[in-house]
Amino acid sequence: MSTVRVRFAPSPTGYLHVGGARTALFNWLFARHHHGVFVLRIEDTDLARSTDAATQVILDALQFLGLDWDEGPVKGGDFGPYYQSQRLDLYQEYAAKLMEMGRAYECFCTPEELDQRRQEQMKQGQATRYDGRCRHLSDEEKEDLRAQGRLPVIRLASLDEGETVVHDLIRGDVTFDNTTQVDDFVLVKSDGMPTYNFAVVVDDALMKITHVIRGEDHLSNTPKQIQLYQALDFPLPKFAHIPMILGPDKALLSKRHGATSVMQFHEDGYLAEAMVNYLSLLGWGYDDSQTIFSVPELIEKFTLERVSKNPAVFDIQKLEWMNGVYIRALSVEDLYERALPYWQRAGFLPEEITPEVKEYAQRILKELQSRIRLMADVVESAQYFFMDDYPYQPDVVQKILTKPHTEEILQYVYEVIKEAPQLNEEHLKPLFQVGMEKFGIKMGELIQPLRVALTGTNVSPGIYDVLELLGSEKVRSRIERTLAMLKEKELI
RNA sequence: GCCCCCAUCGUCUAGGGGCCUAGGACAUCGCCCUCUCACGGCGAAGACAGGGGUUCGAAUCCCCUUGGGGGUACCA
Repeated sequence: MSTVRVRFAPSPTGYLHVGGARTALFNWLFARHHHGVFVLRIEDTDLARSTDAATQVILDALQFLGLDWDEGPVKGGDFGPYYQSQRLDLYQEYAAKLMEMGRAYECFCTPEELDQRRQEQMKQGQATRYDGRCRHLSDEEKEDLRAQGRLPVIRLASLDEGETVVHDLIRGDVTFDNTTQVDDFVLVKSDGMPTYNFAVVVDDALMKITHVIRGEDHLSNTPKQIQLYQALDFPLPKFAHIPMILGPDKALLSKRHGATSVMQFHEDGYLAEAMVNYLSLLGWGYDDSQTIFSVPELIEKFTLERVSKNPAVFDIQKLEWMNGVYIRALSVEDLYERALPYWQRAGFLPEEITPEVKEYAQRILKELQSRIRLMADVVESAQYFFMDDYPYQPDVVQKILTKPHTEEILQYVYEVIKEAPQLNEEHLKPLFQVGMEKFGIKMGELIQPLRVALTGTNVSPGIYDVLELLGSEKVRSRIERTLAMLKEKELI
C-alpha cells in the first residue's frame, strides 16, 4: 500500500480554535497510526482576512499540542509551497487547462444579478444554482461585456446529469443529484484568486493527499470537488467527514460560548496532554472502559472506523477534570517547571531562583497538586505562602474569627509554637489536644480559626503542612497580625 | 426554499439482532475518609426521540414523523 498522506489546512483568519485543533489531531493521529505523512498547508487565499500573525498563532498552537507536521511551513517538503498564496500560478495553470478542455468558462454575471436570480429560485421552491447563461457566450459577446468594464470569474462547466457519490469512510455512500446540487460554481474569482473548492482540489491532488479528513461542514462541498478531480483526471482521495463540535446550547461551537482558542486554554493552565486526550474523545471512542489515553496509546488505537457520526458537545467540565488527572500525574519537578511562570508573573517569585526557594516551591506544590485543576490555580491557592500581607476573606473572618475563644485559642497556639521542637503533626497534635480540653472545644474549632489567621481563608492544605511550610517565625507573626486586625475591626 | 448528515443517561460515549433487568466517564446527589478544601473509596439517581414495519426476537435492520446540525457565496 502506498504511504498515507493527510493534511490539515487551516485558513489564517484567527486563532486555532478547538474544532480546528480536533481536526488537526485526528489527521495527525491517522498519519502516525499508519506511519504516514502529516502535511500542514496554509489556506490564505482570502487576502482580506488572512494575516501572518494568525499563521504564527496557529503554528504555535499546533506546536503546543505536540502535533508536529512532516511537511509545511518552516519544515518545507517536496510538494511545496505550502501557502496557497504562493501557489497562484498552479491554480492559473489548471484553470487554463480546464478552459481549454471546455470544462470551464468565463462568466460575467455580477454578484447583484446572481443574488437576484437566487432569490427568485428560492421563491419558486427550486434549488439555488447558477443557471449557466454565460456558458456559451460568443467571443463578441465576451468583448462587449469586457468593454462594459465587467471582470469575469471562471466557472466549472459541471455535469448536469446523473449523480455524484461521495464514498465517505465514516458516513458510507452519500449521493448528490448533479442536476440540482452541483452547479457551475466559481473556480477563480474576478480578482484572479482561486476559490476554496478549486484550490483545495488542486493542492490535495498535487500534494498527493490520500485521505481527506475534515469537518462535516465540508461534506456538501465534496461532490463539487469530486467533479473537479474527475475533470482534471486526478486520482480521487478517500474522504472522511468527522462530526462537528457544538456548544452547550447545541449550536456550533464559537467564541460566544467562551474560550475556544487553544492558546487561551494553554494560558489558563490546561496541559497539552489533557487537551489532546479530551479532544480525541470528541467524536471518537475506544471501548466501554477507557477514557484516559496517552498519546502513544491514541496513536496505536485511533482508527476512522471508531469515529462517531453525531456531533459532540464540548464539555469544559470534563476537560477540567481531565486536566486535574494529568496534573496529579506530574512529577514534582515537572509540576514546578509549569507552575513557575505563573508565580513569577504574579510577582511571588523572582526571575532568579535559589535552590532554597525552589525547594520551598516544590514543597508547596506537593500540597497543591491534588487541589488544583488548572495550572493558573496555583496563583490564588498559594498566595499566602508567598505574601506576608495576604488578604483576609471578609466573610470567612466574620464567620470563623468571631466565635468565642478566638483570641485565647490563637494566643494559646502562639505560645505552644514556641515550645514545639518542630512544627509537624507529631509534635503539635498532642499540644493542640491539650488546648482542646482547655477550651472545651473540638479539634476543628481550634484548627479553623488558626487556618484563617494563617492564610486569610478557610481553604488550605492540612493545617500541620501549612504550619510546617510557614515555619515558627511566620506563624507567630501572622497570629500577631491577625490579632491586630481583629482588634482594629473591633471583632474581639 | 432546496439538498445533505445525524439521533443511547444533562454531557462524551460502549453497544454493530438474542451476552442489555443497556456498560463506562464527566457532572449531580448521598455515605465513608477528615482540621477546611481537594484527592481517594463506596453507593444512588439518570437514556435507547415518537410511530409504523421486518424478525421467533430489535437500542441494533427498513420507512415515516419530529428534533438537531451542516451546505446552498466571486468565505474557507
